[in-house]
Amino acid sequence: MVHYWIRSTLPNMPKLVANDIAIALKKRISLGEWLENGRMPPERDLASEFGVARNTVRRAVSMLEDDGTVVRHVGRGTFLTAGNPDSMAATVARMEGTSPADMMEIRQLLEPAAASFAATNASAGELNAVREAHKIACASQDMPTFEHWDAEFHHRIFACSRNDFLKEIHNLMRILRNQRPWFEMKKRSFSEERRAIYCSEHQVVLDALLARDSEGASDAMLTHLRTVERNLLGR
Amino acid sequence: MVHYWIRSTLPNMPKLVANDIAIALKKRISLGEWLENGRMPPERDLASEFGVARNTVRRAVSMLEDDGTVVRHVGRGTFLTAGNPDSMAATVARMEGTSPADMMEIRQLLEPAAASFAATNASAGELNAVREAHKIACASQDMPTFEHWDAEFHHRIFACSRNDFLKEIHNLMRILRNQRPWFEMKKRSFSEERRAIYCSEHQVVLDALLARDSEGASDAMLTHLRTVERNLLGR
DNA sequence: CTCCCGTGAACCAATTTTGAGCCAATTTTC
DNA sequence: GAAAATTGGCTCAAAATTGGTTCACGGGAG
Repeated sequence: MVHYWIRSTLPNMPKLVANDIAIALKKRISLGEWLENGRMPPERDLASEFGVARNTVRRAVSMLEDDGTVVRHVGRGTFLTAGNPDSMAATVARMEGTSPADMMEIRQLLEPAAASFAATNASAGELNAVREAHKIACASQDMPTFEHWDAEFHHRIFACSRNDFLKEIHNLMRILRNQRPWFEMKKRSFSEERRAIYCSEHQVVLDALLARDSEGASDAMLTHLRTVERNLLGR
Repeated sequence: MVHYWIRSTLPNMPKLVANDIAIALKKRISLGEWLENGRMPPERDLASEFGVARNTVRRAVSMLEDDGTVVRHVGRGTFLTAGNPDSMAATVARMEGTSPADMMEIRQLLEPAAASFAATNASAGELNAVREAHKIACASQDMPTFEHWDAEFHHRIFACSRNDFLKEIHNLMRILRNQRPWFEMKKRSFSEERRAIYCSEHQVVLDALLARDSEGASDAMLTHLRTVERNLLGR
């Protein structure tokens, strides 16, 4: 009890759980710490530095190991894999720094194509799911709910594309867009008026999909994304 | 409803009830609070922060749970559903199962665009690097060396595109293509004759880049990728 | 009066954290 | 080369954290 009270009132020494430590470590790695020899401090040192038990640090480091950020050797230590720029982990880490402008460019490349695929490949049930997401997004009142169903609308179109890789790329983009800087940006650019515009543009996309008009779907999606880009980047 | 309105506007009684707390929490979530690790404070903390009983907070959080804003785990805590911090790794893991057909489809979407960007954006030095890779690939005798410089040729074109995200997506594709099943497939489809064809097709792409002909570069790249697809998938 | 809601408290169950100890692989020291 | 120190791998029980549940009480609304 007392312990807990201290925790929540002393901002300097917030107790970190394994997950938080993993995040902190990732951050420090991406900031270039321990890059000179690629070796992290021993677990026992990290434990005392973070003020937690070694077991807790072990769990945190295990998370880094799981996503390939790090490899461990008994008796030698824990080493960054990020030194190898071709590694999956390093690639993903670099992706987290994607600028909104770059991403919007790629979205304008991929999403019209996805919509086009969807128009020809989607099953009736899949299209229904798209329509459902559209309906909820239009009906939603607060910004987080709208955001969620807006994203879902786009995602379900990708799900219709019958290309799993494309679907996963979109997943990646969605995750990136849910992170800090993007979130701020979306929040700033949101307005009731814009929500209404997005809804009507989604409607055009949906109509084209239902009409199996692949070119129309592609065009409508591109139009929509240009609107989004204008709103987001203020161009 | 009248009930709550009166209570929350009487100056002497600024107490919040469950509904109001739910709204307040939603607002704070939408403002990006707790986004870094996706975890909300314990109910006991929120209770003392809002100055209400835990039961009341529980009811408020239950409302968030009902609209899917949040999920709860005994012993772990309450988590936002919006920010999926660890699903990045899962997404990449799923990508490892990408089929050659799916990937070729996406390559035909992205690479012509990259070539087009490169034709307009590349610096002379970058184009030189592309030419260098092309030269080494053409001169190489064994299949692994050719594979490497072939991949490097494509990668350097992406590097010219001035879109870091696009570059990283290609990196991802390259890593995937270097894994087991792909390697077998490439080995099977390789032949001296095909190597020569690839070289001449690369030459056309390179010429278009050097001529700053973005449409020509895009077309040449698409032609090349169709050849690759035919060879790889036997269509 | 009855019903609903908030309060405060206690207890339960799932999970995490702790702290300690020992082992095995590797490096460092002598 | 042998001994000592370092470091990750592993186990275990106790304590702490946290959501889940119930109960008794009180006040205001219908």
